[in-house]
Amino acid sequence: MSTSASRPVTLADVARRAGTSTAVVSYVINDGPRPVAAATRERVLAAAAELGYRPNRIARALRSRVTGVVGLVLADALNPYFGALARYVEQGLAGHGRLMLMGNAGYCAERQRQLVERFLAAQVDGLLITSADAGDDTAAMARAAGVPAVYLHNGPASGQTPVVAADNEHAVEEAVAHLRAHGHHDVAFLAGPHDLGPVGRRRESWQAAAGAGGTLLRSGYSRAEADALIRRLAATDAVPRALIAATDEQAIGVLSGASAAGLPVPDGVAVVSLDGTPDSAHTAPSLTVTGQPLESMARQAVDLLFDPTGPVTAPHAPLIVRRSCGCET
Amino acid sequence: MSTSASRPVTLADVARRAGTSTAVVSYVINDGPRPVAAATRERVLAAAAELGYRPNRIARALRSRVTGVVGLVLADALNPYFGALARYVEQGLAGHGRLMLMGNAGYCAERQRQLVERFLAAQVDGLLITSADAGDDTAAMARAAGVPAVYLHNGPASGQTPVVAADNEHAVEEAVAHLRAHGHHDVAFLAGPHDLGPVGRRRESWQAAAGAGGTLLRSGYSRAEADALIRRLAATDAVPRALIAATDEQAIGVLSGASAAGLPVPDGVAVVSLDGTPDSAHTAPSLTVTGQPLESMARQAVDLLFDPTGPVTAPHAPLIVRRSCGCET
DNA sequence: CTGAAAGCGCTTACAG
DNA sequence: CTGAAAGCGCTTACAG
Repeated sequence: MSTSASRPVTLADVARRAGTSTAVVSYVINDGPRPVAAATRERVLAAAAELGYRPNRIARALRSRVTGVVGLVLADALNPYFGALARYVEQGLAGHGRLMLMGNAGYCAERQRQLVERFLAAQVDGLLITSADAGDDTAAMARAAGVPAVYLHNGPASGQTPVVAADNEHAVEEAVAHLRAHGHHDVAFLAGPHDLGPVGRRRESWQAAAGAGGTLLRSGYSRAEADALIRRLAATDAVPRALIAATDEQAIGVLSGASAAGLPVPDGVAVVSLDGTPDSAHTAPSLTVTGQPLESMARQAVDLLFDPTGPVTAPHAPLIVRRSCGCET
Repeated sequence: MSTSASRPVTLADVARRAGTSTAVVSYVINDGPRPVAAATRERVLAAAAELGYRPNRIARALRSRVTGVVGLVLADALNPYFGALARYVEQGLAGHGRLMLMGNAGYCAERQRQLVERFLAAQVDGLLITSADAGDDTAAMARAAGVPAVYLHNGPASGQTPVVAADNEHAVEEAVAHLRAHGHHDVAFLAGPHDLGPVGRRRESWQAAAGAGGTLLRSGYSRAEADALIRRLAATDAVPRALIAATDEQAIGVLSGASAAGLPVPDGVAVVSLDGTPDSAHTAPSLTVTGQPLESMARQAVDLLFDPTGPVTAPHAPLIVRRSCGCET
């Protein structure tokens, strides 16, 4: 039975009702750090329940300097890749009893700095940064404030902040080899507009694996832009026979562009995508992908935040064979 | 130039350096509530900049009882519909200078209660609840604590908490009429496993608009489950000629199931979906949808949180004609 | 095992 | 216009 909502119940109210001190109530609520006699504990617990006491985490945070909150700076939750990552991060944090503050930076470095600044002002215990292309080392602000930070999906390789990302190099090699096994000597690559971030590194791996024979294509990261590119190429019969898309969004744009142009997938153009978001399985035709191990990545990043001495190993992105490559399944 | 990271810079440090009191520094930093002489203001600003002062929002929150943080309880960010909603909510909150605490409840009422409990302990200034099917009135806990709450996308219609959702009734009528204009007298409906939440209300509207002629189908909300249903129906030639899917996820599953079964869309089966997530445009073939006005919904919910006297009007979900219905575009 | 009290970093009446 | 001081709700040495 809780009291009227006029004034929130405080620890002092509980102490008064239980006929003890606030120290003892705190020890009972937090199960430490000092022992409490069983009888006293019972009285405190009963009083807390009767009053409907809910600990004020803000007060606790001010005193103990631990908020129990971690900030996630995300590129854009509109993109299911990042949406999924956010979900797994939240799940990982919940496993450690932490709450997640989340903000979208778009693809804007200034907005990213501003978010980090606000999260630090909110006294987050840690910071996870999942940026897209943003160049500069935003995590440095966290380090300066003594707040642990980890980059997820992408980050400056040179810095002192760990970067958790999938083993994309190996994934690209597997994708090229798989399309070659389908008889395609020349394997094209659909990259982003620039060579920044993970997509740039994927492009480099493709260059090494595909050699001189492959065509490099570029489009924006949206489905619409990849769609438009394929339609444009189809008009002059210039769509390559085999293509690796750097991201699922682009791959899905390729599928819709090819469909609109009357070009069948995989017979007219075989497609493999490098993201492998959970639902890429249900495109038409279903996409062959190298599945980004988002859950492992999120878990590793979260663990690293709480134990910076832990190992940083790029999780494997396995080839998931479906229909867009030419396999019958 | 900031000091060494050993101890964070406090307002008292700034006051000491500027040769004034903490009260004055507070007035300068917050631009009120009392006036400060221009010369003093300059000294304070200079001192703050030199020391790299960052206000501790936890301390401010404890004293002023305003955290500047709003909690978003989401069903599941893995679903792009909710991911997009979360992005627009965050954007709306940022416009009001608020930070967003986000948690996923899955489709579990117990996890939803737990999240609300934790957000209230974190002293959020408001709560936005975007649940899926969860029956009970979780927002009641917020009301009891004197914290404003708004349901988004779905919520108990009977309660005292406002529910912001699109005008789904009208959207369904438009979808039925559009398929009829394509010559389909009988329009089937693919609902969820139960008649809970918005999908249930959409089903009722369909019932009213389609009359006795339409077939009611059911599947889980995942792409995979809708995909499997269509394959199963196709095996006995039982796929309806025209179908409205309650959600994009299910519609995409229908497309992939039909593709796998060799059933062409729209000629074998015409499809209209009722979600209209931003990227439903790039399926193959592109989906005709009634576009959920996610951005308006998010904005209205956020505005309602800060001004509970504001109007609650269901935003219109316009029919967006693409190819899956049979239109040539 | 328990209590009285200081202090986390702010905001804000209260005096001047 | 400015300063000295109380107090937000906790946690945690310090005594007993």
